[in-house]
Amino acid sequence: MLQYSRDNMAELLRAHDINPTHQRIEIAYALFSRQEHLSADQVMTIVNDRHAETSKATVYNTLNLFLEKGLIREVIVDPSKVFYDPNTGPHHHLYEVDSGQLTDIDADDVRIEGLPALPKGMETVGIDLIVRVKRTA
Amino acid sequence: MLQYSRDNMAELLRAHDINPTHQRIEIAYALFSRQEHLSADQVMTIVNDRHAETSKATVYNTLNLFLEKGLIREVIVDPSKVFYDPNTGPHHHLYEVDSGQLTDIDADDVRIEGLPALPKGMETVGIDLIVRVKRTA
DNA sequence: TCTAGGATTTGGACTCTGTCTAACTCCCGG
DNA sequence: CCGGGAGTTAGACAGAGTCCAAATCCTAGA
Ligand SMILES: [Mn+2]
Ligand SMILES: [Mn+2]
Ligand SMILES: [Zn+2]
Ligand SMILES: [Zn+2]
Repeated sequence: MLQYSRDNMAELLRAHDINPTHQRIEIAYALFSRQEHLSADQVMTIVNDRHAETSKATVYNTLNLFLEKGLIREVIVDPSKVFYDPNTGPHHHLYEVDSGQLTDIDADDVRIEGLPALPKGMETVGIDLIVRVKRTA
Repeated sequence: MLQYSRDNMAELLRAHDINPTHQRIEIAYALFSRQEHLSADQVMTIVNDRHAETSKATVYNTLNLFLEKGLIREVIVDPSKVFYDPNTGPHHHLYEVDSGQLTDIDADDVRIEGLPALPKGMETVGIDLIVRVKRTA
């Protein structure tokens, strides 16, 4: 997908079994066209920037729907809010604690070894690696 | 430290430049005697179990003070609440997403390789590795 | 022992993220 | 041109965490 348009957002949604509505397309477009990690609040602001038309409830409903359907991923690094990530491929995160800036780290280059065997009857849902950094004093 | 008592909590606090008050000792004792990952709310419940004497404000003040002074660590795995960890040594976490159960993974056995160089002027604050698991379907 | 003053604690108001609900709107198939 | 299910909405609500000004505690002098 070379460029993100509202039209291919609709296709993307259908491909994930999501009925593409106006609001859902706008929210998907906000995330995918920027390829950034956004909080619900930021999504809300972006989507309602020109003309308010999407409610808080719909933003949350939609983000949770996207999560369920595997269209996006959530990143939990900040105790005060969740970030939503349009990149669902395996990757890790660099978190700048002061600014809140969140950057992807490609998983191809990173090797994690020596993890203990999982407890019986458990399966891995995901492995999150977060490198927390700050500006040097 | 073979066994945790309120007395050696006072020493521990002093060693971290924290004036040991009754409330601070109780809160430290809750965390260190159990060696568990506790939420602020759980700390509050434990500390006030027999006889209510510590306010919510003090629980949060104290946990944040302990964090600042490096006595404890926070673990961010659940979007709805922070866990406080008396183990400040390098280690990772196994998180059981359904129950909320949080377990330590010794860092000695785990190798993380191939992380990219940090951006200029940045230094690492910490590396968090979280293995999210769930009960097999 | 008494006391002033800084440190600590406190209740409760407040903020913020996120959820819930019941009513409303939209849209499509017949 | 309906009827009805899917989607959206405003606003109430819940829970974690912060803030504040007042009350309390504790200790270093006198
Ligand atoms: Mn629009
Ligand atoms: Mn007590
Ligand atoms: Zn990412
Ligand atoms: Zn731990």
